[in-house]
Amino acid sequence: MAKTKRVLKWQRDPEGMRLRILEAAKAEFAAHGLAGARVDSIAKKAGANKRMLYYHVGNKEDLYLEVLEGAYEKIRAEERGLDLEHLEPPEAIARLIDFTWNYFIRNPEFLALLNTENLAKARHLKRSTKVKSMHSPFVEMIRTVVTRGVESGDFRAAVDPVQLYISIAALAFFYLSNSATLSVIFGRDLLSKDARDERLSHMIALVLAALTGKSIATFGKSKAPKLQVTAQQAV
Amino acid sequence: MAKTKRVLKWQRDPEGMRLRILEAAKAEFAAHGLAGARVDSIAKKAGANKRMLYYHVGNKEDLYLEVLEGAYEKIRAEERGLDLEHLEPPEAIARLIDFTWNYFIRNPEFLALLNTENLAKARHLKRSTKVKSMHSPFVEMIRTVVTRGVESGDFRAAVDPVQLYISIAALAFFYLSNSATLSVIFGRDLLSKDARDERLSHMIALVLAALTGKSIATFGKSKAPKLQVTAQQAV
DNA sequence: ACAGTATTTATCCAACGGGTTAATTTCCGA
DNA sequence: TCGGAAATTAACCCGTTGGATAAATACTGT
Repeated sequence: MAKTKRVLKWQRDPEGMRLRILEAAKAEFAAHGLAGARVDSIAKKAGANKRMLYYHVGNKEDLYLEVLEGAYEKIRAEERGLDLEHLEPPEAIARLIDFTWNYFIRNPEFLALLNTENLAKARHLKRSTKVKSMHSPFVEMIRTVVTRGVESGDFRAAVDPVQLYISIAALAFFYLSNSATLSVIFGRDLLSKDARDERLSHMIALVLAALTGKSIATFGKSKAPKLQVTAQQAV
Repeated sequence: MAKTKRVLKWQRDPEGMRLRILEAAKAEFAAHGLAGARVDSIAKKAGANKRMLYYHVGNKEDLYLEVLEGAYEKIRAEERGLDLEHLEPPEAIARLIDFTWNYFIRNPEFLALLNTENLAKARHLKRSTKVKSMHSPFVEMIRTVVTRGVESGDFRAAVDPVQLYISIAALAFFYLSNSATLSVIFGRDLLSKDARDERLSHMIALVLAALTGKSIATFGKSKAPKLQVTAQQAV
């Protein structure tokens, strides 16, 4: 019989299985939220049996929390890779905005997971010991950038780094997270390449104009500023 | 028998019932999302029988869509009440920010509903004929304000009103919608009165500084700007 | 009054979905 | 090589949930 009779004999792979489960769970939770996620669906996507989830991770909520923690760990890790210290303050801010924007674009599940967790009033995050200790080193990074900028005269005045951080995240997060409804309302595709470039420019222009006091027009209309942004171009 | 034996004989009240159902549904969907919402729970909250939901509105998704449409209608209605035309451009922008911020604070369910709909990739909104025709009057209002501001010299340069609108919404929306997780991360209550005042000030300062070119510090540190904000105080 | 319709209640049910139990298979060390 | 632990599968359990049916009760026009 030429029948490939299923895969005869499976192989053990606890670590791999665990990873596949978490990956599948991330996609499922991001796509459907906590309540909408289906344990069976996660199992199937992971090429596993439902029982495996419980064996390797725990129940649905444990699984969810682990996914959430992993998501935070990942962005924090990348954040640490950004060294804004040796950049001119305006450039540093532009780079921060650029990073945030592109990270959100590259990791749309992160946005969805955060929304899901906020719908749950951060109930799980509060229980998490891991995440609470991961205070973003960003706040301090930003504080020093702002301080340097004020001292060098690049920035007009000091801003609360937490407010600034939240504002930068907000400008990117809201646009991307709500792009579906906004696209319907405005009747245009906000995720097209052009629209995304325009948005990035706008965000950088807005923040830098506010900080430096230079005209919002100063930060031109150049497309895709990427990493080389200086205070003179951008938005 | 002194026993108040239930309300003997019920009264009909179709409109009232319908409203109570929609109100209860709004709360339920906002609190638990589409998948997490429970039809029975909505019925109980509305002081109704589950059958009534199907009788008066339709199935769960119909109910959800109606709630969503109602939410949009409500904010659009209030938006129309704001007349920015006769204000100085900087004041107009400040007022717009103030309104947006306070509307979101007064209507937290609106934020949750939008997030829920975006999780669903605006699947329902696309089907809605009502909402698609309800363009926000803000965009045109903002366009004229910006134009006036540029002409009067108050603003340094023109900005795309859609980008500006999205940015203003973003600054308020993200902060409030994600306050639960952000509060955990930063270890401080972002919804306290002081924190809220500070945030409003920061938002107005950020946007006006960018538009006017005046220092972000110009827009002081005054608390609770409320409606009287001028370009000289605020944040 | 009273017939017919609109509104509301009281049950029911089939599918779903999270979680569990128990059996089966692979692997590893003695 | 073989016994037991680790990993995986298959099957089942059972409360929940969206939705449906049918009967009861209030209201309306005539």
